[in-house]
Amino acid sequence: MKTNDCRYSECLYFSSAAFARQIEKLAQESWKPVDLSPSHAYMLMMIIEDAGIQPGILAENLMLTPSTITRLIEKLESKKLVVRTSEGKVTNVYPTPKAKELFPLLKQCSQKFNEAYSAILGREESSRLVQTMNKLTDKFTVLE
Amino acid sequence: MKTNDCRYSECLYFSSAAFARQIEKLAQESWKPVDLSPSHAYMLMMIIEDAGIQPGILAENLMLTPSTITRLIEKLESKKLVVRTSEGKVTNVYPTPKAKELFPLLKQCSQKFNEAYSAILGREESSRLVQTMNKLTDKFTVLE
DNA sequence: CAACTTTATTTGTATATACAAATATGATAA
DNA sequence: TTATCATATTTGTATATACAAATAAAGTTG
Repeated sequence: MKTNDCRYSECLYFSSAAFARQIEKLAQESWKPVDLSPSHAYMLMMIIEDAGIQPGILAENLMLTPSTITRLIEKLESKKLVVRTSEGKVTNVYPTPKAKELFPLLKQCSQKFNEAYSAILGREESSRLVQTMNKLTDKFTVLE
Repeated sequence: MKTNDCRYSECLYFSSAAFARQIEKLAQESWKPVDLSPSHAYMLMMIIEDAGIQPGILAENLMLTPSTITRLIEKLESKKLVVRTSEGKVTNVYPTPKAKELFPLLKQCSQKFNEAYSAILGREESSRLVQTMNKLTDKFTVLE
């Protein structure tokens, strides 16, 4: 079925949720080789590229809540991909050697994903869409 | 923080997920008066407007999986807003009188939500975005 | 320096969602 | 007519995510 067959298709809630689910599915597929969800994978890349980064910063960058970040870190920890050290109120997250080895593969998945959606949506169109969505997301975040 | 402060902000996974989360948050707020999540509310409206509709059709219209629809229905059932009847392999979902009473309020929430995002994002821009996202979502669904 | 406030993180709990398998019914072909 | 296949739905289980409360440390002000 097509989105516009739906009576509520003109609603932004629907179109954004449905679109995001499609993209998420494609992303999950792209990151299967490393057995990580897209969120975990992106977070891990950030941790590798910026060893010692704090959960709060990760939350900001990934635009997820701190509690979600804690949960994501726990999972990566259980997979022996990161370690946490706490000093005072600040926590630092470091990649393990195992994670560093994985880095090229992570980058490769990221690239494959980009190519995959560009192929389906068109490079121009998808890049325009990204810009628009970022701009609009910012309109929300300044309200908070 | 702004989306484009993020190193991965040019990635469609991020921008679509982050954007959808913002919209979802606004939608949740809009539907608080009826104590329903946006998905439940939209599904309920469909059930009221098309009494006896089958779960499979709801899944198609809402672009959610059948199992998710079952779970959403269960919740509405527990709130005494819908009832299910099964005959053979087909199930029909009907709104209760309580749900029908709620209908105007549901519509009102829907309208408030539309106004809310239009006010923040601009009517033109958001409607263009909806169209683009629908079009692109369809490009995925034909692949399946 | 003690009391309060702010900041960073984690925990407890709840949510919507999906996948895979199970169930049950209906349809079709040998 | 029986055996196989297709369809509709539900169940079991797992997931990412969030909110509110808890914890704990640091900063600030009287």
